[in-house]
Amino acid sequence: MSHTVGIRQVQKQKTRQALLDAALGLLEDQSLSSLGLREVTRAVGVAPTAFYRHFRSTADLGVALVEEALGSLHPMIGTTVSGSGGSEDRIVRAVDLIAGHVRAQPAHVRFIARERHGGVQPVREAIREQLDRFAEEVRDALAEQPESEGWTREDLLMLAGLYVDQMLMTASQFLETLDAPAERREQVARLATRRMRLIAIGRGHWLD
Amino acid sequence: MSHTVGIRQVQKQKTRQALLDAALGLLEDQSLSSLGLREVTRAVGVAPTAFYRHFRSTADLGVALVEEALGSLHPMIGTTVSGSGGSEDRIVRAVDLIAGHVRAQPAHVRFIARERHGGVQPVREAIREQLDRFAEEVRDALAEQPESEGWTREDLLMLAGLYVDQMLMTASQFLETLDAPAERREQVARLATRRMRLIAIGRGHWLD
DNA sequence: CCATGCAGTTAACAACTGTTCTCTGTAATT
DNA sequence: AATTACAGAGAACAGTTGTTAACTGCATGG
Repeated sequence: MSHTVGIRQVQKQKTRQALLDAALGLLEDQSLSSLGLREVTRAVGVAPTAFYRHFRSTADLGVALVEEALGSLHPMIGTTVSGSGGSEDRIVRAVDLIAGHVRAQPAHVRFIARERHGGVQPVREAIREQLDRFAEEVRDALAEQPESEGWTREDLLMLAGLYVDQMLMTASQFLETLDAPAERREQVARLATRRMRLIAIGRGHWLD
Repeated sequence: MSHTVGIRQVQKQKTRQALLDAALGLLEDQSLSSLGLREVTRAVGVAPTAFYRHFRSTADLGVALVEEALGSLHPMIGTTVSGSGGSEDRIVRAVDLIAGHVRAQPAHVRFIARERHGGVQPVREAIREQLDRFAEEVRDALAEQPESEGWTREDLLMLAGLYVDQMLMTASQFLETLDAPAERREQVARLATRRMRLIAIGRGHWLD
């Protein structure tokens, strides 16, 4: 059934990935709307016209980057929210997870934070779609917790959205501490933890 | 003491403001890092070189835009947070205030949301400075409320930061409903109100 | 009233952009 | 073995960019 992955297709995917990687690198100190396709091909060492074999435009490439940055993150959501331990444990674990991901994929995180409200509409929409999916997944995970008894589905989605936004905020703050002393990073972690804790407390008394 | 505002200086300020206005308009569907100075001068109807009489670069213009967009907003902070009425009243009033401001100054709001994590470092820093000032002002206003008794100054700043981020989120969401049916806008308002309410509840039980 | 300062203009520069068309080599198909 | 498909190269295009220099006209201060 599966197509034989010929040498040809492999090489094409390799070039495509090189374009994505180069673009991600160039986007560390500029926005997508100022990224030129020649700039990208030059960084890869390939003719400008080769770009068109893979993407219609840089906006198109941006949408592909959204998929790469967020697509593989969905499995982590459920396991984090539904993890064992009390509320406090889960919060600490979530913050650690975010810190780890920012360390592992800083360019991805920067790209998402930057382009979420950026100047390229299709990319903004792709990000919004993914984040909406995240929120729904968080809601479903929350719904299975005993603390969610009596909650409406709508209120749970509200809470989930709050968590998702909070996670992105935290990730963005970690990003700014990447080449700062470790104590600064610890400070961000503590602050994020307390924010999450306050939200969790609000959740606990929502139905009062 | 005050310098006589000669015809000359008035005209200069007028051109400068025209450049700022034109840039703000152009930034509705692109990011600052892709804004060209010729683009701006063309929109104003002035020679490209005239730009240099007012700004060193488009990044410099961006910093000026931050001042214009956020500088005049500080007085509103205190009066909103310290306003009369109960917690619920203040929340509704805050959301209404945000909705009104987004309607009145959509381009300013879009610019701030976009460039907060944008590709131009000096502009990011200018926005962070202003938002940090906002957070401090909110903290000071919160500190004078009876609900804040027993809170550490640090925790109050944490809460203030949460509120500020929440306001920006809300503003950005209102922005997306600008040319949508009124019911969509009402929905965003309700959602934002409930988010704020949950945070307020968390605040109320923080010291438990 | 005259000399200076300076906002804005004009012209030119090298460098860059996205896009088109034509071509080449080679993997894949028949 | 012959043919086709197609990733990438090369060259050329009209148009754009930021920046420099020398200029012009006029409000300003002496």
